[in-house]
Amino acid sequence: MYIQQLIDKGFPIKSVLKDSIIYEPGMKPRFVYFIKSGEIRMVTVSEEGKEFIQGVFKSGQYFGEPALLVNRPYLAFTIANKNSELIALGRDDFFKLLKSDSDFSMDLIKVLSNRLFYKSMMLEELANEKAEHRLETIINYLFTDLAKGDSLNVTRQDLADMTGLRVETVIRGVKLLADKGLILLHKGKIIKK
Amino acid sequence: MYIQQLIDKGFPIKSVLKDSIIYEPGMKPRFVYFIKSGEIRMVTVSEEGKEFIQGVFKSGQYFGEPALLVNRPYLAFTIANKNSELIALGRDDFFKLLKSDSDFSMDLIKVLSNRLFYKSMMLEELANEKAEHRLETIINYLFTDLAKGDSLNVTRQDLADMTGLRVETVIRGVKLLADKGLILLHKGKIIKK
DNA sequence: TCTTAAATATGATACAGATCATAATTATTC
DNA sequence: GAATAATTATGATCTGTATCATATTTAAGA
Repeated sequence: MYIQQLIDKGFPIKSVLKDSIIYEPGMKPRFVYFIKSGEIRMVTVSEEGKEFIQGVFKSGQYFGEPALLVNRPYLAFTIANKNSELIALGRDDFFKLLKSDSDFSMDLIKVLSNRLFYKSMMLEELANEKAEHRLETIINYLFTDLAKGDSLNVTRQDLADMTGLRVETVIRGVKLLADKGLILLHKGKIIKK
Repeated sequence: MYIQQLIDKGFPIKSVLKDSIIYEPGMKPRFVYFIKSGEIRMVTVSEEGKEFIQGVFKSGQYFGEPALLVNRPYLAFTIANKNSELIALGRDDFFKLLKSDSDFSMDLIKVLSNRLFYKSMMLEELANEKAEHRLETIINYLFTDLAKGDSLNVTRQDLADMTGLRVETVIRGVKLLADKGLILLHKGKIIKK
């Protein structure tokens, strides 16, 4: 955890309210954001207003580095899913941290690798697989770290926004997966088998 | 360029023939591959045998690190597009390089960030945008670094495999873009305007 | 230059999933 | 616990692109 170090060094904690936008596509990147508490979603929005969830970041994680590192305008929105506390680290401080702390740069490399893994997996799904397969893949991915009997706390709409499908298609697809015994449903909640 | 350093240090150069497979999905990652010459494509293949191009790597570039770094089996094939020369750097040597050479680790961070950018862009396209829009985006992306009048040397099939479309759809879509004056066509070649 | 292969082109049909409309269930708030 | 909002559910229709079939053009090899 690098957040505590940053707090100790006196970086200010910024509170953001649920649903507020931290940055938008087209903006020039100036900060990397560390999450002290709360949850942030990163989404791109099509011209017709449809959201695609590029990632969700939780307490202890950070976001916004790639744009800063390659010095290109953001392509996504980042929006607070809940009231959250962030520490915004400016470009120079971020590069300083990267250079001075090789553990941090190793951590960043692994974080970026993990995100690449997720995106490669989803690209294959969106490019080649149909609704049911996509849903099975994303649900299994979300199941990692959950125990049997645990339920996912994501809505059908969330799954739609992660898979490029529409809610109705997700609802029907999830039902098919349940019929096939791959998942359990209880009051609409998706439960790990 | 880190390849020369590796050659100087005595790492062996491995020749691979066009169309040969360097690694496959499911294999445990053991090396990072530096390309001395040639070209490698990274593809995932659907159950029905349809390829999706995750990336193309050229001379001077390297591939295979994310799987090694997060220690998960590969999800893609890497296949030589041409006869190529590679240097395979084992896990320990790779981590040693990362730790000892902060320029290299900075380079890796930027490389990973660039790949994330590309994948985020394509995810948005595949999730939300239809054929023509996808084609416009990928073609413009491939146009970067090209001058006006230059032509893309990718086939319609390549574009299909990068966008999750089928050849016929790409052919029709490219024609539409040409009709709208966004690109030029000469003997089927796509030319930057 | 002729031959063969690869890539591009074009039309017809099929189908998965989007879209639209509306209802039923579950969760939240007062 | 009733009222309201959010989420899940279900049917009917529409549509973009896949699929299939076949032809034409361009490139590569002999």
